[in-house]
Amino acid sequence: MKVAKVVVDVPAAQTNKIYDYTIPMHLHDAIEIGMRVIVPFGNRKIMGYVLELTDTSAVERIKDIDSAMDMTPILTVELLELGKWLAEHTMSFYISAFQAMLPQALKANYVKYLHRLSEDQLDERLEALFAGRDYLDYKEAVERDVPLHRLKLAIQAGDVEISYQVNSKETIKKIAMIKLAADEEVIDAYLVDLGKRAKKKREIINYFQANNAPIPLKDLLNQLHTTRQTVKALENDGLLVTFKEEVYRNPYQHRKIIEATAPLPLRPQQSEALGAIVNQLHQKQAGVFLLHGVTGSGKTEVYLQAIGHALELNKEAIVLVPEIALTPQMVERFKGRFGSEVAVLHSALSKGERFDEWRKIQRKEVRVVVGARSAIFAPFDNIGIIIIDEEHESSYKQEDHPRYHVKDVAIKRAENHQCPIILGSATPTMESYARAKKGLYHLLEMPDRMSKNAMPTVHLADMREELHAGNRTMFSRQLQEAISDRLEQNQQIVLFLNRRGYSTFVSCRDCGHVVQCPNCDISLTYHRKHETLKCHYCNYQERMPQQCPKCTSDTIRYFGTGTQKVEEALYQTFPEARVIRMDVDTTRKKGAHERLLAQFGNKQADILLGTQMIAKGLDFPDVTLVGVLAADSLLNLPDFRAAEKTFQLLTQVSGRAGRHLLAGEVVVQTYTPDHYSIQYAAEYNYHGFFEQEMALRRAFQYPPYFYMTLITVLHPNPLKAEEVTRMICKLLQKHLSQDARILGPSPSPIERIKNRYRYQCIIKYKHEPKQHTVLTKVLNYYEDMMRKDDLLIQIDLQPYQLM
DNA sequence: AGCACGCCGACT
DNA sequence: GTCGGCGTGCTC
Repeated sequence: MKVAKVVVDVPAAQTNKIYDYTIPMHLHDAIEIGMRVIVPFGNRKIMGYVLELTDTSAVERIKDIDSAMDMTPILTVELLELGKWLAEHTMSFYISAFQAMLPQALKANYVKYLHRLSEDQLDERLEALFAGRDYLDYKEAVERDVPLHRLKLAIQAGDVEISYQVNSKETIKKIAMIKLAADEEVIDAYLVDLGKRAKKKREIINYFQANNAPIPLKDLLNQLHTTRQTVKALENDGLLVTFKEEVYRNPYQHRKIIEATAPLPLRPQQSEALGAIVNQLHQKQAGVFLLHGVTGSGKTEVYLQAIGHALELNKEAIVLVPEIALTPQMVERFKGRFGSEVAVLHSALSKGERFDEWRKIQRKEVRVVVGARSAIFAPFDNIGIIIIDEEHESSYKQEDHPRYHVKDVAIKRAENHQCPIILGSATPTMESYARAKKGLYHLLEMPDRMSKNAMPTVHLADMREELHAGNRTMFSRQLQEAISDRLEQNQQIVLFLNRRGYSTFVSCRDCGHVVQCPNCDISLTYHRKHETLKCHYCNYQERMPQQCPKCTSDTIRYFGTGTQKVEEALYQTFPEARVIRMDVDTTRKKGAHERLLAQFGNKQADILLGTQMIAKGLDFPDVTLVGVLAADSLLNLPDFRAAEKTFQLLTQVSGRAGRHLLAGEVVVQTYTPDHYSIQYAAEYNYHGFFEQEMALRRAFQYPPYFYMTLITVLHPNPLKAEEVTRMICKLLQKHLSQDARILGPSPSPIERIKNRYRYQCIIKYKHEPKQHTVLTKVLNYYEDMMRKDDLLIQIDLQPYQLM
């Protein structure tokens, strides 16, 4: 007996286990570990992953596997183990972990059909439904409100059957190719017989005589300015034959050819860093390097050369880049160095493109992958190096199931492959730098910029003073002067506005009423395009009111705002300036991001105004002024990392100015110029900031001195949510050690989302080996209530945001 | 998650 | 009787 151990595609606590299925004879050779299979489950059919093959099972009423969905395994043994570890580590379901490791295109798609089995007269409603067809989509029956009991009777009578179909969403793109189908003699004979007027046919044959190789049909038609008809005629005469060929979708095909680059000469601090990494690489040992290099110190070149060494050893490399920094500029650097050895995985690709890039990795056609978070799961089997660029970025933490931090996964994979990891940043997290100082990570420092220019001077503009001086605009006098100056000199400017805490809410100027979402405790944001108000959390929307819903005053306006309003203000103050705005609205369309940056690069604009997305990796030689419009917008968030995030952002943004020949200047507008994060950022003093922030973290018992766990309890009834949270706190108090600090129950920063009230409990601890077991028990205890009573308990081990 | 099964109240 | 709504338990 051949048995497969299968994890089924049902993300629920009750089904989060391994199921046994027998493998029928005809599938013995077809099914391997790591493949997707279709299995019967209850009375339906679903997808599952094969984890193991054995020859015995303790299960009595075991069923047969229905079929295989793959020809070759899509998960390696290492990745299967990693998935199990990930699920256990993050307290998620196995299936969620495996799904997170694969491209969307490989997810199963379920269709339910009604199949008519007999010609006997059915119930009239059913007869009307089938309308002469044998098969139809079950959805249609539901939509047409066919009485379900009648359907049931028909099924019991054997007249109708419900059938289930499992499809994979992946599609392999194929194009039509054409090639010669006859030999020389036949062709010559054909040409002799060909009429004088058949000019095009002759041309086509001549083409193939000159290049006897298959060519995409489309290209042939373009090149010879002919039509499908002519080709078809030759095909009918047996001269040519068309066939389908598999191709990769190429998201970069319309772009200029990327120039190949050779390794650049390194400066001493770069060689030293590289030397340490390469040494480790040769020793074939796992180990974490923290590469602390100021912006413009040449970290990327170190990455590139380290990868070069890994490839020489015949190994593979994974490079992780925050989604937002995965710009064409960045991708180009890797493609320039490693050419067709590179696959790129990021969310701007379509599902099909992502799948194709993934397939290149799976088929061993590339050895380098550059991508966002999920690229850590690249199906390589001989990894030589893993690089995490901008390691402090919060996008490396996945905020829904499985809630993992990519660093933890990277460290696990590095152990599996015995290879080094490089964490690179100008502003490492407190956690990483503290570990490096303790000697747990190898610390590599690159304190100098490559260009001769010093870091740009930072001026702090105190917005309180501006207000006192009667300046009520968004631009301080200092910034206004600087902008005018650059416009005159024909140099470029980057203006940065942090969107968070600065959104476009609508309020009444008379009574101050702010329009809120009816389902969530959050203000609605204004969308000019459709004149609507929208909720970011639950997608609720309503029309922009003409009058205040509270006091009926008609002075209701959208307020604050992000980039749109700044753009208007810019045009008022500097009518001659050409502005490019980059935010979610202007970059929604595919390729828009790239196009806008190219325009700015070609000096088609003077000012680039944008949100987070322009803070990273931009490198334009003529940018000599960077303005930060609201430096403290992050500081006021309820988050113990607020100071750290502010420091990181300011440092990052400042790094965009004066990168080449021209010197740069930064103007930071703030209401709290004395705050240490802003002060240290203005001085580029990472170490000073680190010391002060660490002292605070220690005093308030935050990471890295303490670990944290965030438990969020959601329920439609606020009393119930609070009660359950209180109970959980009590349980934790009882079962964890004396040293664990348990905070709560307290309402979450956003108290209600999608009509569910949210309460939280935070555990701060140094060492709690029992925590995992206790939390599992808590989840088990509430399992019933979660199923039956709309209760939700979310557990985030080491949360990045306390929301 | 779906799906069946069973109990219950409402309706023609 | 007949129909549909919900609570409950199960899926190799």
